[in-house]
Amino acid sequence: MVEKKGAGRPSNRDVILDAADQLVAAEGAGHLTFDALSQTTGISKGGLLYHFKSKDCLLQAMLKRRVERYEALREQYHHEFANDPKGELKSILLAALDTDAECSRLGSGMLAAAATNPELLGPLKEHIALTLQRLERIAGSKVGKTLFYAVHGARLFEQLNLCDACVHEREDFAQYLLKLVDELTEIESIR
Amino acid sequence: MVEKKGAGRPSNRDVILDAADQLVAAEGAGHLTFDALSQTTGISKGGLLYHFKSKDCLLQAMLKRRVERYEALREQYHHEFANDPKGELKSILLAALDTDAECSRLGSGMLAAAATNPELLGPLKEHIALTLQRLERIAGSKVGKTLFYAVHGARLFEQLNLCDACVHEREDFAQYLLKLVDELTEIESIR
DNA sequence: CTTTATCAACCGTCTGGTTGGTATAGTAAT
DNA sequence: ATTACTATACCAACCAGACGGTTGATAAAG
Repeated sequence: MVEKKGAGRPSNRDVILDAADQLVAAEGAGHLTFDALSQTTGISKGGLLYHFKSKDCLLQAMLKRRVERYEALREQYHHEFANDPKGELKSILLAALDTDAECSRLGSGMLAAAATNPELLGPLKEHIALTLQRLERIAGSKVGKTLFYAVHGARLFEQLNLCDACVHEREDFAQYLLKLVDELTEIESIR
Repeated sequence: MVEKKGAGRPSNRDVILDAADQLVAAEGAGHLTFDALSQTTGISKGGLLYHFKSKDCLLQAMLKRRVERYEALREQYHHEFANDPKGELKSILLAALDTDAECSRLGSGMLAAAATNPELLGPLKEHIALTLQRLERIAGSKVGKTLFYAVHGARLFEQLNLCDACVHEREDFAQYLLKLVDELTEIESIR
């Protein structure tokens, strides 16, 4: 009864989730199995199932962790852009574009869930719906959405390994997006 | 030795491919199996394996068909925009955005391949690399890419069922993109 | 009598999940 | 301090079903 939900020590739980993300990124969502996970982590299948009592639970945990990390990043950026009138939009875009040390494994859970049990994407879908609503409020109805999709399109292409070289262009892309935000919202407000 | 590669009659091959696309869209890439396909098509597993001698072959065929359809659409749009200086860019975007009667199942093969054998994405990756090169040539280096990613981001989100309501907004989105193309390339050329 | 298209039956492997057990560490009463 | 109990964190062995793929047969068409 020590931990209930709070961020505990570097438990094996996180080790497993990391390995799961890596596995999906390296071999595709279809190869995320307890057996494979057992091999790469060194933890037996029984051990894995102690932490996540079913595969759905594992996928949910992957998904949840990513959304939480995204939200943390977004808020961080939001503070950095505190005095920018378009700061909210910018923080949404940059957080989505951002990576966590490695290059863009932000969607492993998403792809794995989509492959094995699309219903698990429900919460993520809600989160996205809220983001889209927010985008409509804070930017021209189309500008925000379009840039949002652009960022996620780039991220997904990179994760699916459909393009390379995105990595070192990432910073450039981010700068370009920030410029675009200013220019486009300007145009839209004139009309 | 009748057919080698040409488009034959409405063979069961296409029926199977349609069913495969549908299955992935409905249940996720992980549920694309010969057994499931056998049930939905009414063709026995042996029958399926006659047309596609392995699962990799099936995935390759799905992928290939989609790329071909995309290319056909793109060329069609290209003719429509013959007198538009930005016609090439516009045709690339609209073709990617377009649907084939149903709503955006353009990426079933892609997702299924990514899930089960990412190496199969090689040809698609090349195709995308070429498109990105072309985009750099015909538009401002960043404008084209950004809008390309935006279109594919929207498409993928819709396919993964991460947003709805995209469908009836599709035409709006297309119109907006065309406007954006003109505006953005204008801005970029001024600078 | 060969080619095309199809099927039912089968096989070995993989997969998610269950079961029953072990080792460790903390708690608390004796 | 010893004993007894409990919770955590694992593991090996097993299971039933699903999976990709093989085989041998069949039936129609040219």
